[in-house]
Amino acid sequence: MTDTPAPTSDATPTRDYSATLNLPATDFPMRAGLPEKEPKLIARWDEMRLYERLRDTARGREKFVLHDGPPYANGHLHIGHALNKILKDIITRSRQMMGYDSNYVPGWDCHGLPIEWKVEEEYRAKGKNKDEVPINDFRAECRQYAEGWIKVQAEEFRRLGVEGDFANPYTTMAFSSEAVIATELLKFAVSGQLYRGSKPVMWSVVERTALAEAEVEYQDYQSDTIWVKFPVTSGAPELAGASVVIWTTTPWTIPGNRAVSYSPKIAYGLYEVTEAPEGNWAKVGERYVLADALADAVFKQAKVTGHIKLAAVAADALSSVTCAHPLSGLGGGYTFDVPLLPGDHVTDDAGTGFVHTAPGHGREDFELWMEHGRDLAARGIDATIPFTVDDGGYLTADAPGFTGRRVLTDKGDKGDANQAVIEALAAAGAMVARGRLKHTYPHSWRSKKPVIFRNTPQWFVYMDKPIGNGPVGDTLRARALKAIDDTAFYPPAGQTRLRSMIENRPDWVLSRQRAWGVPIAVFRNTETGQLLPGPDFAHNDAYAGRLREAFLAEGADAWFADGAKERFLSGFVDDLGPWSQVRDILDVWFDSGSTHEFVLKGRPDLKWPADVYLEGSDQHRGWFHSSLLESCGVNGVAPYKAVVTHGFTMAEDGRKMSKSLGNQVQPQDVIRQSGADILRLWVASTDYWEDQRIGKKILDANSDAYRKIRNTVRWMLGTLAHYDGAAVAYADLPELERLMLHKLAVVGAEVVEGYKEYDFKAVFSSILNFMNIELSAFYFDVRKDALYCDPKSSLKRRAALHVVATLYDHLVKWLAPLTPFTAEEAWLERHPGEASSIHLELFPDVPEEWLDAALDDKWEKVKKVRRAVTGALEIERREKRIGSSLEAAPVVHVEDADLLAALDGLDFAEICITSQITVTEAPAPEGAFRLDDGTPVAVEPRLAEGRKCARSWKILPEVGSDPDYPDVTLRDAEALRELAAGS
RNA sequence: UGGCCUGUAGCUCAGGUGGUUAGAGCACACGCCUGAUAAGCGUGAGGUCAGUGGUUCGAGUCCACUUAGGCCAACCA
Repeated sequence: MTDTPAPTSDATPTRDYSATLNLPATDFPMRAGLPEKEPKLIARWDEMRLYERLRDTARGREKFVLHDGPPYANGHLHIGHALNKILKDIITRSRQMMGYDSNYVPGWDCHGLPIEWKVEEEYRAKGKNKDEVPINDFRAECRQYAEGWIKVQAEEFRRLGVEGDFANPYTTMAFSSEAVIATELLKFAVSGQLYRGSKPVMWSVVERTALAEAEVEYQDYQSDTIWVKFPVTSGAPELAGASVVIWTTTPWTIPGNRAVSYSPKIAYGLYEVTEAPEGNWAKVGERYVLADALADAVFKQAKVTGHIKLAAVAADALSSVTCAHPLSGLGGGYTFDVPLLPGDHVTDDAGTGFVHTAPGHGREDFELWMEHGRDLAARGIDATIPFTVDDGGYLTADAPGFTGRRVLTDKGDKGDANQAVIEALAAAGAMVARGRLKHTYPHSWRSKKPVIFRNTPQWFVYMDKPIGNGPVGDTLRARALKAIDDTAFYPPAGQTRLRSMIENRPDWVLSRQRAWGVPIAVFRNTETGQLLPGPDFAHNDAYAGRLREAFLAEGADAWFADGAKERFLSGFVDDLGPWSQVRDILDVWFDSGSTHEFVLKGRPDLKWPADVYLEGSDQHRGWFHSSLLESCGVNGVAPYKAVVTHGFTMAEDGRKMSKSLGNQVQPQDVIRQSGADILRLWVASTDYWEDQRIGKKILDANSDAYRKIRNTVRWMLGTLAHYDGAAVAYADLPELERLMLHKLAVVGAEVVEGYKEYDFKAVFSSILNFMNIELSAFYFDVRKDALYCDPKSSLKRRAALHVVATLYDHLVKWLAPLTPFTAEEAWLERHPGEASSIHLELFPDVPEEWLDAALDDKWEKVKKVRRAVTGALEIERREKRIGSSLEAAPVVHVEDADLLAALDGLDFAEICITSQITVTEAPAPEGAFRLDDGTPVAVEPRLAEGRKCARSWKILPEVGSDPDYPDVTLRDAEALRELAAGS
């Protein structure tokens, strides 16, 4: 170590040689200004008809089809849409660049309730009533509404950089789509998979319409409550003569009672009334089965003054019990057996511990009843659910003894049904007690009047009925499960999730009592129940053809136009009289579940099945599910080969975004402030298979990453301003250049693998790390000297330029699917031209010869020694002995033969960016710098000797020895000579 | 309440079949450079791998439970 002052201190005044250097020069700005630049690039792509060019370029290539799951045409994009569409765009762009013809056709889901609501809302604002508007006028307004939002959303998707056939998207409401959807449904009818069943739905008597859960609001309401005896008729002998007691707030549902539910988790007891007032409903000597926790309350309500518990009743004993209906004495209408069924929904918080179960009047009741369908059949019990209440809230003939009584009036007030039922129960001696209860009860959003649960006819598809004449066990469920096994899932858990849903799901309910949708275009014979079309109908094809023609010309409105019955049925049946036209529409899930038919099969530029579907994980229940069932029902297999799912986007703290918390991130805001490429980088950086987070901090971090990428690209562009495009043969490249090509090849493999496996964060981190660690912090830093200062003729310089051009070309192409705007901007810097676009390029080949693991190993050793040198220089810097590393000329004692060999033949000073360096195997002096990780290298941090070169800033003894250029190194003098000769 | 999933440094992510002091990039702190300059380079400090209990010679990695969170279970898409 020397203490002599730095020899630069007395150097001659430095001449400014910067004009003689090959410094980076580019118009590619450091600051992107993406919010302004991106729309211009979109306009450019429009102008050059990039989409058409992409298709032309790829014509004849193998197709790779990502089928777009249609968003609902309602409202502006939110962050979830942005994530979804950007992921899809990354996939189609990367596949296109891998050499496929990867066409993307965006689509929209148009039918359904939310749009009906909006249109209805507009009606209400104008004081119009939906029911007074002709249905096809109403449908036309819904169509118009959807069209408006499709335009808005298409622009918003394009602003994200999404490339696709936005001029010809698909919609579920296109006439051609409606024709396919309707005829697809007919296929289910023809193969016998469609049947008419029933299900309870929320029903508003006032509006005479079914309501969705979201159309219902809960308000306080005073209900009549009753406690009713169900006499035990068989089962546990110890309960002979006793009654099971139920409690209900809807006495009018008693005629619909078919079972009593109990819970195996509740303690029950057998009780006897020992003391009661004269004329009381509950009489001395009567025995009741009740939940222990509720017995006292029940007896109190029943005005019983004395009771005893005779025995505990085990839940096991209840399972085989059958009761009589409390009205079994009434005109013979209720003589069926009422079974006890175990139900998890039963609690002992309120009531009696037994729940009156009317499968036509409650969701849980219905589900419990359907669940036990087979057991009931085995017990000889008819599982048919009665239609006890009609549209107007009147009890029907299915409620013998009460026909014509009314649950609710047209104004939503209580009718006479409850009173009639209570009187009948009292007359039958079945009442234990009655009361009133104020509780929350569902009301219609529109009329603010109470609603009821009412059994209604619905259309179902069998999950477990053998299909057609196929093999035994060929059911929709079996087909779907097989199809799931044959599908690849990213992430794999999606397979489990979808499988368990298909395994457990009930029959598919297709019908909705709504206006805006595709009809279930079938007829039903009201006398025989026969369906048309159907397995036994001779004119299935002709009927489907007639329907298709009509829908293609007029859309599904044709079904709702006057005279539809004659139009579609005449000539196919002898007597039109008994045939009733089904007016229900299809669940919109059937619409979107059919997109593969009218998009993938319907367009020659696509193919069926799709290579991949990509949606949020909620679509296991939605689009993945309905598409699978629809296709399995019709085609027998899934419409997709692979399913990719993404999680949901959370706020920065990992919790759900919500308006009230004010933690929402809107894609429009991100685009306005930072640009779509920043949002896209966020998508690329995240583990989207799981839920992701987004927020200011995270977006800032992505902006930083973007800047790093941009600056690295910018430096390459600036450097390449001095490149004449001449290639240097691989064999002539210096080791450092070959090392970079090796590293690039490794990154390339990771990038392509990442794109193939839909693992974009791997692509992102691979590129970013390479740029940071290998390029910016190492290769570029080392090579600046040669690139800036070497003579034009220098092989090292020419080789470096060639390799920088190669790095640039590969990296920018690999980035193109992630950041299409910036990649295009960078591309055009070097490849200008009206027809030029990076998106028309393919991912570049990576020559086999670039891979050189031995070289990589060797340079790992070089870098190890380099770390020791930079470590030593850091100490010098701290001690203020040097500033720039060029002020140093360390002596490096390498105490390991392998490490020493690795340095052989290399200009190690250049690699360490020092002016001079001495590598020696001589023993190191005491106090030499060592890394504390045990690297067998010691460094003496000496100062460089000589004068500072005014051009390259290196400090070398040779400076001053050239007579023409006395203030520079010999290398720089040579460069200046060449320059002078050239100019 | 049930089905599926997740919790590794401030942030985003790596951590095949369990095996040395748990890694990277960014951010942060400090320093250098001033010919990538609203840039570039270096060094450093950050983690009881959500918690508890088990299996094991040994667990971030396997099991159970707990806890926090997400999706689904709607005539919602």
